[in-house]
Amino acid sequence: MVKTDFSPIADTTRRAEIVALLRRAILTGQLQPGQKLNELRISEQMRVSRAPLREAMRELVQEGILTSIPYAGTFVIDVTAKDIDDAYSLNQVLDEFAIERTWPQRDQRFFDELDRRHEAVKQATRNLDTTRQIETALQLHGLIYEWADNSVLLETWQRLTSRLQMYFALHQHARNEPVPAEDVHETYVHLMKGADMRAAQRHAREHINLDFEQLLSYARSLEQRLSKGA
Amino acid sequence: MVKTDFSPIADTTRRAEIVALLRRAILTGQLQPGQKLNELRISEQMRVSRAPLREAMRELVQEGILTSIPYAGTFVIDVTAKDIDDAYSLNQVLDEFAIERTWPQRDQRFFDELDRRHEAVKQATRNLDTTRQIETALQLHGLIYEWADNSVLLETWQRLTSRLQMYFALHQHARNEPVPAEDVHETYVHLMKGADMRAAQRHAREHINLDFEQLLSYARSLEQRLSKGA
DNA sequence: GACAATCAGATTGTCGACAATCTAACAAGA
DNA sequence: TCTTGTTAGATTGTCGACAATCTGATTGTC
Repeated sequence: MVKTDFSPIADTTRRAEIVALLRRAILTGQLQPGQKLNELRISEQMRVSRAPLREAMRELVQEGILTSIPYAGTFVIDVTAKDIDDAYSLNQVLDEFAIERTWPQRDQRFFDELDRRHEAVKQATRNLDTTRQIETALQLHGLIYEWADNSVLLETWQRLTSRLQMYFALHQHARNEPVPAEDVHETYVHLMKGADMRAAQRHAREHINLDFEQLLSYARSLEQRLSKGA
Repeated sequence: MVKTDFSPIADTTRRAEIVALLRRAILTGQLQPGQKLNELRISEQMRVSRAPLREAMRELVQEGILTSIPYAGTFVIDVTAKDIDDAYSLNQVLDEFAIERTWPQRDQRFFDELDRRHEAVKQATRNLDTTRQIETALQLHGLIYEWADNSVLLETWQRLTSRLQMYFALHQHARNEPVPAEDVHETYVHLMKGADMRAAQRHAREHINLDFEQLLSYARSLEQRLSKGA
């Protein structure tokens, strides 16, 4: 009996491609929070009819990065400081859980993949490609979720990730400067290879903490400016 | 200045109604796991064109209770024992977190709502309406998520709930008999009103445990039977 | 009989056009 | 001036028809 592992073939529907395009545009900040998506304009730009575009948008609405108001339009979600705080605190809990589940399953393949993703982050950092840096950092972090062998947890994390990526992109765009060149993930990778699970959990919590604190203060300052303007 | 709180008006699109209809059909077990949804047939039954139906289905795919294979069809998700186990373990973690967040926010309104929902469960139980009993039990349980004041957490819970409801419905249908008349939620409500948070967390974990264990064993027996038949 | 090629039917994916609804500008009246 | 009614334009929601794809039965060949 032949026993090969084939991955599912690529989705060949326009809808799937549109979803990917739109998601990327949103997560990289090309489409800004609050912005309205004009169906006719976008469908013409993509050379696609509105049907698959609309279906794609429904998916992204459920994915939580778009929001739709009947007969008014579909918009990129707004990012409030509270949203960030909510996502952050939930992320802490999920991280702890993911590490706990992943811990006994770690093997050589896990360590290799950990290194591979870590390398990707370092490369993006060297290239000063902030968008890619965010992407790779989240992928590195996501490894524990893929390894935890819990589909519902993974799904939940991926939903969270979408938003996190959006938040971080927003932040980077605003700062408009390369991110810390020093590698903050070194310790994390080291700990994930080690023997002390509690230490890894603690570090994950504190390490992420830093990033979030920056985000939060930025979001708060944005909101203050907005409320003054209104 | 007049200061009244109006809730958002109801969605008036066919799409939204279709989503509600389909979701209900799936969660109550009218549409069984694995079953294919024929677009033409359903659209004719609902007297609706395929466009809004398809959009509705895309939403439910993202909601996690449908799954779509391009050019093949859209199906109600299959329920495996592993899925149940995954959902269960994640639910434990989320419960603990939700109780922790809700705890300091409890007030009279919270207690009243707790009683109200508890009463709804008891009534459904008296009426031997198993479908409604599942619904109300989940609503009672969901109160801590609504009060935790964390939109991302609430959203996550609601996604989980959909599946849980599906699983429970499946179970009930199979047993085809009224559920335990004795009220298992009495202790839970009592603890949530009390002063010992840890005790409440512990109970939530153990209480849910029971329900899930039943579900799990049922799902496992189902799968065994299936694998024998195949 | 086993196997591959072909074809018809059914189903999903996509399109272009029309209907329903909203928004904003303007006009009319108090 | 402020409010209310009207209307035109733009945008979203829905429809029916066509194109692309899959499935399973049929045929033909070895």
